[in-house]
Amino acid sequence: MPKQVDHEQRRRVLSEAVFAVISTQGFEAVSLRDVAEQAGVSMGTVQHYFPTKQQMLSFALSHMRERVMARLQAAIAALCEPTRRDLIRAATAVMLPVDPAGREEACVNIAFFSAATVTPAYAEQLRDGYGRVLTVSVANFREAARLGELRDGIDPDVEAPALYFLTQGLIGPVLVGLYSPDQALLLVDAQLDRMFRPASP
Amino acid sequence: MPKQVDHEQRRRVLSEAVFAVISTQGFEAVSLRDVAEQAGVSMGTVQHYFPTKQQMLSFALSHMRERVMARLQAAIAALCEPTRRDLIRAATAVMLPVDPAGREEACVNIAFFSAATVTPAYAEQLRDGYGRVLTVSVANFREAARLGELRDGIDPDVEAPALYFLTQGLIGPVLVGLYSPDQALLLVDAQLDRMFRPASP
DNA sequence: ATGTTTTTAATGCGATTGCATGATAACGAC
DNA sequence: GTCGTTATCATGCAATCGCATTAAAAACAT
Repeated sequence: MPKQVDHEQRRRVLSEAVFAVISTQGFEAVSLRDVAEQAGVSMGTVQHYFPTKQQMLSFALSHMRERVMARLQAAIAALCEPTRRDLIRAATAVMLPVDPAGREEACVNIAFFSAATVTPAYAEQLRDGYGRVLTVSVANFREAARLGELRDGIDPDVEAPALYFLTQGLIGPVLVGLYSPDQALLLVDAQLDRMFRPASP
Repeated sequence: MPKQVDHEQRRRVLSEAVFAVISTQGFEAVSLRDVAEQAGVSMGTVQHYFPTKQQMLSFALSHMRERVMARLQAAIAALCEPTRRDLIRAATAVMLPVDPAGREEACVNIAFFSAATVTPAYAEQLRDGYGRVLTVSVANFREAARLGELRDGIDPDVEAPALYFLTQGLIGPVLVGLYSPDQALLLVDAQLDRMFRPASP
């Protein structure tokens, strides 16, 4: 057997190059040559792992979801004895562009959201990914309600989507500098204060 | 004197063609040829009114803001004896992709938001435009508070941005079909119910 | 009607694109 | 070592891009 290479791993590395190009030069500037240069390989190598540009971008989008999920799990793992509120706040902070990694992911995500309006394949991937996150978020809120951590009159099935979409809506303004990351987190915390009972002493 | 044409009017018409191309073929597919064909003119005509593609897109972005504002004013004018809540809800509904016009505007806006992450000129235009809308929204909420239409404990300076960014966050999911326009409006109404006192009989 | 200027159209050009092809280098089974 | 397979690379090609150039058409002052 010939030289053996982990194809999936290679594709992930190339996807990272795609992210770098998108976040620094824009989605429309993504070319096989740029990606190859960014990854430090030849264009032929990119073609070897991705038969078409479309497949490359589609893989990159799915890899992006995995990357965000990994960062989320890492953030959660860093918490010690987290409350439901801590978990929800951590998940929110991960989605906001508060650090370079988050900013890169936000740039890439918004680019694919834009492309999804005319590319059904992207739309399906995004629906699936964000639908999953939303489901988890609702489950988290319901668990918080079951544990009695929510204030009276707070409906998990309403507030979970509300907080989630509020977070999504903050991403764009933070990216273009209309809102600072701190302002965004302040707004999120204000919402959490409204939904959760004060911590018992 | 020679043939006289309203340049601004002409640029607006071409901008509409730009919108059509963006919303049907995507931002990256925008070329001078496509825009010309969509507008039913030759490529030379497009070049005559827009020396460069960059200027064309920049003008289109500023025209988009005017178009949204016009649609907002029309929606408000259609209301008879509107309350503050009616005004705020109308403004929200205009920004959501609930009809073809709204959807086209949302597609174009998200495309420019994506492009703005690597094109400071776009970012500045968007900051300016969305900052203005946000200011008006806050003013509306403050007026509602002054009139005693808000529930106790509702802070206009917190809830106005919250509702605004919630709306922004709903646009993407509605565009890709994760949320239906009706669901989005339901979520908005739930928030308004939370903020505003019930209508007095 | 004529001349002048704006508007519209048509075409060309260098650069870049995605993709196909063929050559080279590297690695594992024998 | 030899061979066969694979990974990597370099190059070529048709198509398309933004932009420049040039010519025809149209509309008003005279």
